[in-house]
Amino acid sequence: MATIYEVSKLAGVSLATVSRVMNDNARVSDKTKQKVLDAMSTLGYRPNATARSLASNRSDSVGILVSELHGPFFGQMMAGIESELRAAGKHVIITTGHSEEDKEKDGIEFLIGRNCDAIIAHVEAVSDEYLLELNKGKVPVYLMSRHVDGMEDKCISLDNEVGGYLATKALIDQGHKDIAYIAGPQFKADASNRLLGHKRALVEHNIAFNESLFFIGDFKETGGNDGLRHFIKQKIPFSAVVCANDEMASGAMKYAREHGYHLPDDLSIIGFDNVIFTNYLYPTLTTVDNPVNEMGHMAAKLVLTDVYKNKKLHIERVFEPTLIERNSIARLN
Amino acid sequence: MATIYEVSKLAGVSLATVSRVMNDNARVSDKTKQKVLDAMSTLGYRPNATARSLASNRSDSVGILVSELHGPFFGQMMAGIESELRAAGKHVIITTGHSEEDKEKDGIEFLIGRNCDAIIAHVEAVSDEYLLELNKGKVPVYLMSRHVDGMEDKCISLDNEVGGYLATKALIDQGHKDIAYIAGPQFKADASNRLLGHKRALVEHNIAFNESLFFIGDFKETGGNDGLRHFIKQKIPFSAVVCANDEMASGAMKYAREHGYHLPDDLSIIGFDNVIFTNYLYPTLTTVDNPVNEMGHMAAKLVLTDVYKNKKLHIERVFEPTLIERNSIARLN
DNA sequence: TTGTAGGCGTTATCAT
DNA sequence: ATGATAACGCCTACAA
Repeated sequence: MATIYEVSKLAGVSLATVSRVMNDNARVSDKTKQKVLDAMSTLGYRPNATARSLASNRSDSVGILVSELHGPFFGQMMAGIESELRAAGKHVIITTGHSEEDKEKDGIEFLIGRNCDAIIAHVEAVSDEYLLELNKGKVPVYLMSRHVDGMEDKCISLDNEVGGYLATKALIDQGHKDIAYIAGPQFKADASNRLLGHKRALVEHNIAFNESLFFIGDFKETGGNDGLRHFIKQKIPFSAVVCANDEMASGAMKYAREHGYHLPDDLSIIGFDNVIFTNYLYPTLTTVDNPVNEMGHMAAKLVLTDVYKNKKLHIERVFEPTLIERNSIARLN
Repeated sequence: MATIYEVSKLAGVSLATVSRVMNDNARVSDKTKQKVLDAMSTLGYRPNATARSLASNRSDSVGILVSELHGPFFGQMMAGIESELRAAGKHVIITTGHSEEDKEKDGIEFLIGRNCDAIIAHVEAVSDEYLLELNKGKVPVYLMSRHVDGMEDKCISLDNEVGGYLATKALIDQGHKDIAYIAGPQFKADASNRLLGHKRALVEHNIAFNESLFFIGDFKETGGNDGLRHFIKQKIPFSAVVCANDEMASGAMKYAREHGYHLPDDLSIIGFDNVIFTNYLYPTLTTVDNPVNEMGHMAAKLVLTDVYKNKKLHIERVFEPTLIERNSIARLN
């Protein structure tokens, strides 16, 4: 690997001059500039990002921390962030937290150690205090899908409460009253806020919350299975179930069909997130849109303006979920 | 951020000694070691990965290049690689190539510049020659889902030809003879090999390949739509269609159902990849398993033994696809 | 076992 | 406009 030193020798200039042309931040005469560029290309010179980063304390790359690398949710999120950043010439370094406190911290420290100019994190296990402390450090940390008081200017979030409300309301509007609810892990703010919205919709329509028709799942397909099995065992009638995310909804649909339910006539189901496969399900799943991809773009725009001082882009920090009506809800009369 | 220098001062030892305890590669007396560790923790010292990497020319992290960050295929692949590597204390730096030659090269150079100890790449647009040239460089490059002559020891691949054969054979075994085929972009080796397998199955069973029942799609849902629309327009009877991947299969299923076909009775469909959502489809999709997750694990094991000299792990370089029978194929008689 | 000192490839501050 | 020359934070012979 050719170094800046060899380039300077070949071009007959100093190290400093070579550095100047690669960064074109200082005036260099066209003639010497050309000499340097020529030398670079004949040597096939590639700047060493590590050395650069060490010397300049920048890296032109932002760290991303997600819970998992697979799954439609994080896929869309990462893709949104990456495409926005890449268009601006920045790179992305991705790592995972697996929703475990230790691993999330480890991941963040890895990214800091990697000299990222900023970090965009989707963390679920770590405490608000930790994040506030982190926020005092020198590398700015932005939060996806999470709102933390005291760093609201660094949070991009979805109004999950409204989302939960919309989901349940969609069912109520179709005449449903006996509504089961499969929640997500309650330590996750997303999950607990969605539940809050659900309860508000119930209250507003004078429907009592029934503990027997409440189940906490794991945000995965199995959670939907387990939840529905549980409800059926209760032998209490219910005509609809809202699932706190689409994975669980699909699990519930599958379980229902395997147990003789005709969908949506025998059972209405609504999901949350509007993940890609909701379109593939049969019947197609009515759900609440969670614009993760857009939110990813927005997070990227935020670091672009805050950290990289790009000319002001339009920033929007909290997103409103919307109802996506498809075919998994039946009208009750 | 505390540096190694401050730690050495506080502990009353030299820089070298501090370095030794962090790497524990040289003998240090227990007493001084403890002093250093204490100093580290009271200072909250975190080694600077960039400086480390520059000095040692290692980084304890491997670069991953995938075409896209979203989508079940790459999600599984990244997850497989990451979990295996992480268990071994290595980190992962992910970037994308978007199936475009320039971006793939850019991504690889980024990873090299980042001083990755190795690179695991899923590249589609770049030429074999480029890869062979790259392979002479100092950072080892491993290829996912691609076989390149001359660097077979660095390739983890699936026998796509066999997979294509299995898919078509599954249909033939159920009595189908008029079989349409929706292929993937033929510049992708995966796609062209699957087609080869399809043709072999046809030949073996004395079925002529019919150009009118052949369509090249984009490996996305739209490809399935477009393909099926095309076939129907031909007004040639066909009882089954094999799709070169699951996304296209789902598109085809959807289009078929929207146009009055009852699945699988009116039309049998088989996919490829056994991506997660095939389970969610209705009817559930019969497909060919592409063990990307396992292959990711294997690629990671490969770099673990080759690059990090872990004790020999069992390595398997080419994977055999298997048929996953579900409910999207009807028996014809 | 421990310390000294040069080096990794760039950037950036002074001079000139 | 260009050139010396310290940093940047750590590793690693080589010495002691």
